[in-house]
Amino acid sequence: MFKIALPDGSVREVAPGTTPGDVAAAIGPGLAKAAIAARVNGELRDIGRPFEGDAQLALVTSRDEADALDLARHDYAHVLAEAVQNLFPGTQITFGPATDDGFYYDFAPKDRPFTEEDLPAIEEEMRRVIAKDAPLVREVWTRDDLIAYFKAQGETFKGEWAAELPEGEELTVYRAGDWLDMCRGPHLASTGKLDPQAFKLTRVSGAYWRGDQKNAMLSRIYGTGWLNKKQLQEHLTRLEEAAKRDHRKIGQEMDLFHLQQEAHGSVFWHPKGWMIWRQLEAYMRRKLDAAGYQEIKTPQLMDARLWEQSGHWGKYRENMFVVPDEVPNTEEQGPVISGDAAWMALKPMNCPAHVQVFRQGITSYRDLPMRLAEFGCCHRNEPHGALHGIMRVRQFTQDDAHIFCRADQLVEEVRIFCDLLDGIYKDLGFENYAIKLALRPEKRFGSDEMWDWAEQSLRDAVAATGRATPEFGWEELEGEGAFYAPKLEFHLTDAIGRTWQCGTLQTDTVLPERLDASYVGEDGQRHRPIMLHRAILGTFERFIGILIEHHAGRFPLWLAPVQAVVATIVSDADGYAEEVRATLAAAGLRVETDTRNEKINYKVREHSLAKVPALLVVGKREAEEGTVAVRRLGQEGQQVVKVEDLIAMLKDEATPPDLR
RNA sequence: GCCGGGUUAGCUCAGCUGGUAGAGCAACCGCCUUGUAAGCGGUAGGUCGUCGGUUCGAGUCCGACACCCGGCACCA
Repeated sequence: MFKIALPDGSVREVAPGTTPGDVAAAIGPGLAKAAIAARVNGELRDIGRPFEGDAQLALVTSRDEADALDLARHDYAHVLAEAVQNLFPGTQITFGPATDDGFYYDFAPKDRPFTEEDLPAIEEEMRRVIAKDAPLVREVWTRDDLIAYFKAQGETFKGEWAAELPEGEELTVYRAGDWLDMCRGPHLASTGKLDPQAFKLTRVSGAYWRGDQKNAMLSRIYGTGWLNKKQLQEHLTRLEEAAKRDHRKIGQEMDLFHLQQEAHGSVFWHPKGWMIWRQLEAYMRRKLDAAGYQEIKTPQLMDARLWEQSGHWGKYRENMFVVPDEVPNTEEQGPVISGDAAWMALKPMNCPAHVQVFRQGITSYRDLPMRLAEFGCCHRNEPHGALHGIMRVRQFTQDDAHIFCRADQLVEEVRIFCDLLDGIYKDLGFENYAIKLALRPEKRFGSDEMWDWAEQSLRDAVAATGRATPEFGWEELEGEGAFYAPKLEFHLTDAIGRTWQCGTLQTDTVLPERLDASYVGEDGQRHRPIMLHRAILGTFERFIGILIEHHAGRFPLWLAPVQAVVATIVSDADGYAEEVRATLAAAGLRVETDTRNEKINYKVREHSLAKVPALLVVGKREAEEGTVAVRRLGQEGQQVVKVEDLIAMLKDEATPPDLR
């Protein structure tokens, strides 16, 4: 007999062969019906998998939402795979996990990849599979049997995978009627436990076998899956809301910027978008000045020899724009470049240039830490498929800085940086962010000892700020560091819960060495400084994109490109509208007038859609009384106030947070 | 870069199986002088992404290329 301990503290004795489902049934019919899986000694398991000894048992019901969703999504993935093989015989199955909002399955198609047009038919077939309500039965197979089975089925991908699993490992398959897949499980008791109305196939895409570019391209089908129809619909609504925030859509609607074919991957900023940039840059400049940074500006184009020395030529050249350092002959067919041309490159990073500034003259230990900042414009030749609106571009401007310091100053510099970043994120409306440590990548410079030291120093420095905690999402990411240094990553959370990596801080001893940066120490000897690469926004392009999506275009007043529009009701008020505009402009507000021959309804609608924070309506009455009728974006009513009171009302909000 | 889908007026989109383009909004002109989310009428606007091919004839079919979108890989 096994002793099964329940969460209420009671213990039941059961015979070998008993399952969690049997225990649920013994407790009561209600629980038996509700239980969909079990946690046995903490491990999520099938409801029908017999106990193997004494155990702690907690039955899982749909009220345990995280577990229930995970199980359902994993089941949907299996149902998807079965449906696809029913409809498209010869399609090979590979791998299909649950995701944050659903599931996907990667297939090796027989003759053509799937397209979105295939999805409705596959959804229908999935509903048929669910309706069959086949029990999902767990079976333990030997590795050799599995390999033989997949070989017989023509499933070469699954076969390859099984063959690579350690010999002797206990492998499980899940069988649903005639169909089976190698899978760790666990699963729901049968396909019929899924709600046929709670999933939707959303898109198709390519995906490399095992995530490696060198491998075959598989055809992936994505779906979203939930416990019931209501949840599905809520999710679809959330997706629609997120789509409305898309910075590309809002950027066009608000006339902030555009992109075009002839400069793909580079942004054309319009007056309104550039105003946001200017406000953000001015704010950052004040923060950096106050934090002891010195701003510099360094060249865009530098000789290849410098990039060779820095190591970028070797490790980063595929991402660099390279130009010949000569005036090419221009023939009809185009420029001709001589064979022995020297090469220059547009900078993909600012660090080598900053080292050049550091190297000028002799630097004393008394000058450290030296914090050199630049709103540095960089170019990177990104893979074309990676470009995305203004979030991922080929020309961008970083809020970059390099701190040259001694090893004993490192912890303090990290602390100062974390505090600076913390304040800036909060000023910009981001209350929550996570910190991660990206560890050494395979492609790197420097000795293992150097990496050991650099990684540990960042670990210790963050711990010293008290932020290496679960509240800050602290974790270490293997292999994700830069080629010259490990990096701290700061991921902020936006208004709809998405996270974005923006800030970074890297501890680098490689570049000072390669570019021969040194300072004179107290001992009169030359020493290598440590170089901290750091950014807070990351890039202006991407950060403004994030701001647009975070605020859904409704910028806080201090960032809004147009802070108020004075809209007239009758043309008799045109002169007064201009007076109001001039008064507000003199008070430092960004205001436009709208004296077009249109009804006030029309103007209200148009400026509301344009997300103007304050609409100031003036008619005959206001002109006579020296007032405006203020309508704030997102609010229904309006408030009639004197112009000077309006200035007082808006002044604080219109002031950047660091100047309030 | 890879897989799939796109590219038609300033914007959003229609155009079936080939017979040389259409709507709404915006723009412009006029009427209306207007009170808080679209007042009414009229006018103009496109070598249908680029190049090539098939055809008597291509927005429509085929090919190449460019860019965009969704993913993959890469990444700030």
